Amino acid sequence: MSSLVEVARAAGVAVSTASRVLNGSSHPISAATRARVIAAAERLGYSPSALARALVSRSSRLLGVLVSDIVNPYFSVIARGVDDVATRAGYVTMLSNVDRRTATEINRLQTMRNYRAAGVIFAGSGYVDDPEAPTLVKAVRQAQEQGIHAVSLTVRDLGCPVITADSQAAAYDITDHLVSLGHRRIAFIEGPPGMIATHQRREGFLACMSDADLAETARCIPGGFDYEAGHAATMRLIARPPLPDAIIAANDEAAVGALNALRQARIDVPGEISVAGIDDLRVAQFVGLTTVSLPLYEMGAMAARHILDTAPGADTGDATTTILSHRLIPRETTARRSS
Amino acid sequence: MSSLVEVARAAGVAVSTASRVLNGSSHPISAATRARVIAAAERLGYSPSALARALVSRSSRLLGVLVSDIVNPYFSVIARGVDDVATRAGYVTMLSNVDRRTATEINRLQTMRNYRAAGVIFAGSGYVDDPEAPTLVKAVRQAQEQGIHAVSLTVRDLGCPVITADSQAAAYDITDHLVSLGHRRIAFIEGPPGMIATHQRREGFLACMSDADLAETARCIPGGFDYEAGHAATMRLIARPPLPDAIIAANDEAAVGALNALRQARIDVPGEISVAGIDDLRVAQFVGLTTVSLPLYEMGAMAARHILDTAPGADTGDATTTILSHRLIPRETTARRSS
DNA sequence: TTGTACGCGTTATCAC
DNA sequence: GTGATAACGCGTACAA
Repeated sequence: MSSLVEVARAAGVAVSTASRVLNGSSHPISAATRARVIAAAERLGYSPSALARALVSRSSRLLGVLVSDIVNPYFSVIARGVDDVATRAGYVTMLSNVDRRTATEINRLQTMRNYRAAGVIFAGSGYVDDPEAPTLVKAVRQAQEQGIHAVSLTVRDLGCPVITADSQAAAYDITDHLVSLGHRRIAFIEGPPGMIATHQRREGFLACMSDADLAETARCIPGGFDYEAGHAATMRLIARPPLPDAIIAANDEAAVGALNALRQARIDVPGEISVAGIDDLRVAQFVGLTTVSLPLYEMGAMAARHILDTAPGADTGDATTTILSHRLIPRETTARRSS
Repeated sequence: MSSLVEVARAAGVAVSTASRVLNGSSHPISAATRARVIAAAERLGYSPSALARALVSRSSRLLGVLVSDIVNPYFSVIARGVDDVATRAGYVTMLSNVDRRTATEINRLQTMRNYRAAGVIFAGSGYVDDPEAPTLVKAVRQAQEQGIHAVSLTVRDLGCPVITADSQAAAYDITDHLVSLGHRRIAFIEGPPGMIATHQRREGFLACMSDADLAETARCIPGGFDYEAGHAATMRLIARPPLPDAIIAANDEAAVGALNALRQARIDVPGEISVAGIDDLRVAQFVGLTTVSLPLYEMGAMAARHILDTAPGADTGDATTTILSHRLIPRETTARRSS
C-alpha cells in the first residue's frame, strides 16, 4: 500500500531516484543509494502500481483473449498458449468467455479497450452473414487506432491479422484418409449452424468427396460441436439404415458422442463403421479417435508473440494471414472397409 | 484514443461535466449538455480509461485467478465460474497458470497486486510441508493489507477464506459406494506426491476402508492426476496379480487412464473389476465413469462473488471455511461384486 | 549521480 | 447546473 514517494522518503532520496532503481532504468545510480532504495522498498512491502505505470507509459502489459467457452478444451489449449508467452514477457492475460455471441464479443472488446490492453486475441469463429459483424469490425478498428493490436485465430473479416490452421484442408485430409481406406458412403456431422468454422469444415469434406467422385454418397447432417450433438446425430443415422461406411464429425467432442451412440447400439467401431474427428484434443487420445491435429497451442502462442513483438503503434491494420500446419493422426476408430 | 478533455472540449463543456455524464453520476445535468457530451464521445470513439479510473478510485475491476493449468478441465470449470460472475459485475478476469509451483504462484500474485486486483483466487492445492509456503503466506498478507481479497479453493493455510468441497469426504463416499457393492480388495491410485489434495483423498479412502474393517485389503499405489499416471499405475496392478476387486483413482482423468489400461488388457469393466474416479468432469460422462461430482463451477462463482460483495477494505484477514456439497454419481464402471 | 516538475486520464471537492 | 483544480502513482525531460 506504500507508494514510490514513501519509499523515496524512507530511503532519503527523490522519487525519481527511487523510480529509476525500482524499474530497472539504465540511468546510472550509485550502488549505495540503489541499495538504500531497495532496502526501503523491501521493508515497506512496496508494490509498483502497474496502473499508474500503464497510464503514464500509455500501454499496459495486459493481453486480452476472447474465447467462446474456456471449458471447451479447444479454447483452453489456445488460452494456455497465449498465457505462456504473455507470462514469460511479464504480461498478464485477461480472459473472457463470449459464448459465441457477437454482441458479447463487442462488449468484452470495449472493456479490454478501456484497460488499454496491448492486444486482443479473437479465438472463436464468427458467423456467416452476421448482422452484428459490422459493429464488431468498427470496434476493432477503433481499438486499432488506439494502438491495440487485434489478432484473429480463425478466418474472419475483422480487419486484423489472422493466425490460424486451414480448417477446410483439415476436413479434406481426414475425409481423404477415410476414402483411401475404401469407404464410400461417408456421413459428415456438421458443426453449429451458421458458423464460419462449420461452413469451412463442411466444404473441406464435400470437396474431397467430390474429388473422389463420391459426391452422391456424401451426406451432411446437422450437428454441433458438442458431445450431445454428435450423439443425437448418430442416433438419427442409426435409426435410418443403412449405416454409412464411416462418420466424420466436425470436431472431436461430437465424434466421441458419435462413438458412444454407436457403442450403445452395439455397432462395432471400426469393424462395422469408422469414425473420425477434427482437433485432436486430449479426449481423442483417451478414446483412440482418429483425427486431425490442429496447432491450437501454437496459434495462441504465436498470436501473443505477434502482439508483444509488434512495436506499439506500428502496422496496426495490416491483415496478413498466417496458416499453421495440421497433421493427420490415425488411431483406432478407423480401419479399412471390411465388406 | 481520445480522452475526457478532448470530449469535453468537443462538447464545449468542462471535463468535470463530461465526466459526470459519462460515468453515470447522480449529479444533476441538463438534458441538453448531456446529449452534447454523449454525442461528442460517440463521435470521437471515446473509451474511458479504466486505468486512470482505477488509479484514482484506488481499486480496479480486475479479478485474478491462479490455476495450475487451464487446460485441465478441473480448473477451466472453476475459471468459468469465476468469469461468469466477474463479467456480470463489470469486472474482468485475469488468468494465470502456475503449474503447481509455489514460486510461480508468488510471482503471479505479485503481478496481480501490482494491477491492484480487487481479489485473487487460488484454485490449486498446495503441498504439505512446502518450504515456500511461508513466503506465499506473507505475500498474501501483504496483498490483503493492500485491500486485495484472497480466497482459496482448497484447504490451505494461506490466511484467507476458503471455499471448497470436502475432498476427504468425497473420497470416503466413493469408497463407501464400492464397499457397499461388495468389493473388498480395493486399490487407490494416489494423486501427485506431496500435494495436500492427494493426501486428503487418500485419507478419505483409508478412513472408509478402515471403518469397513477392510484396512488390510486397502492398497494405495503412487499415481498422479493425469491419464498417463492412471494408466501406468493400473499396468503395474495388472502385472502383479491378483487384480483387486475395484480401483479408485484420485481423479477422473487418472480413472480414464486406468479404464484404458484395463481395456487394453481385455479385462472387463465392471464385470471383472469396478473403476471409479473423483471430480465428475465432462470426460467422466463420456466414458460412463462412476465418480463424485464436485461443485467446481460453484466454488469459482462463489469465490468471485465473495470478493465482489465484500466491501473494499473490510474484513480482510478473516479465514472462514465454506464447504460446498458433493454428490455421488453412479454410472457404468461400477457394479456389484460378481464372484 | 541526483533532484524538480510536469503530465498521463479520471474522479472528487469545492466554488460559482 | 456547471466549472476549476487537486489528487491518484508513476516515468521522464530537464536541470543541477
